[in-house]
Amino acid sequence: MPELAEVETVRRTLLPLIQNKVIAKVILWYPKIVATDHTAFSHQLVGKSIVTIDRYAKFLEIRLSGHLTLVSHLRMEGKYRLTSQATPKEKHDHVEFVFADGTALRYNDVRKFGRMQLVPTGQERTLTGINKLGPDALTPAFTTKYLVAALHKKKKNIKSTLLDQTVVSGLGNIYADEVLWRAKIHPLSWADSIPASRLRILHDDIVRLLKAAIAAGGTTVHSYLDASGRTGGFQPQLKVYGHAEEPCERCQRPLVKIKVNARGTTFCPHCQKEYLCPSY
DNA sequence: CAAAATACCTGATCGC
DNA sequence: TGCGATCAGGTATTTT
Repeated sequence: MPELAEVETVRRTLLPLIQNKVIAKVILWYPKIVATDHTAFSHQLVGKSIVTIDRYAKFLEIRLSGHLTLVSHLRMEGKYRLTSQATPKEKHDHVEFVFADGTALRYNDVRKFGRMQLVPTGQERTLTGINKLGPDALTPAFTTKYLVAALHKKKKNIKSTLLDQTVVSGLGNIYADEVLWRAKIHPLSWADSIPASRLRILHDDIVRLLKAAIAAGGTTVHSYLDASGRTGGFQPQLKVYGHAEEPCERCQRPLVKIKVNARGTTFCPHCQKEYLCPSY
């Protein structure tokens, strides 16, 4: 599932494939992917060119001429790829942007969870979802001081808190488990009970982990592919996700998989410390 | 208001 | 072989 590192990899691989191309036509095979009025969406895009692509958290911001931005979230399995207009539609292709040169950008999404919409550039932060995001984990605003203050306000476990995009944005289920293992924090620890000294380590591990994952081109667990069709290269560096019941790399005791707020969570009960609520 | 639960989706997997 | 049930999970929405 695309998290910050995968979305960043998509951004980097997609940009050279579509930069400066001019949109001639938009086809919506499954219109629900577009969150706003479908007719206006298609009409506004015709004649616009791709200027660049930015990213905030897990959102792609495709900058277009005419001060427009296509905000796109891949959710679970969204993918972009460049084809020719004549290439037959594949089973889960839902949106097509046909370019003036005869190539086409296809949006494919098995589960149809992804969403995109068009907004005037500069108004992205007014959209539902983006408007309440906490700082992107790889921006300067995400400091240790911020993390300590933010977690102090949360009355829930650390695993759920790291997945809460209003606290810090960019982490998903894979990297949340990975970073808690690296920082030696039990996923059921109370967010407001973890000492600041440990949160400094957690903060540094989040930044290091995401940078390492980007350097490796992201992680492919189920079906993630970047815009050039490549799988990620970070899988060998995963320590817990997908390794339930295998020995922990640090202590050799078996990793355990549990459910935390309906999310699969794998961790080492021996070397990840559980910080409990002080009132107990 | 914060936190928890549910809905949205389809494919893979499992038990019978 | 086939079929129903279960699981996977990011976020919007609903409920508590």
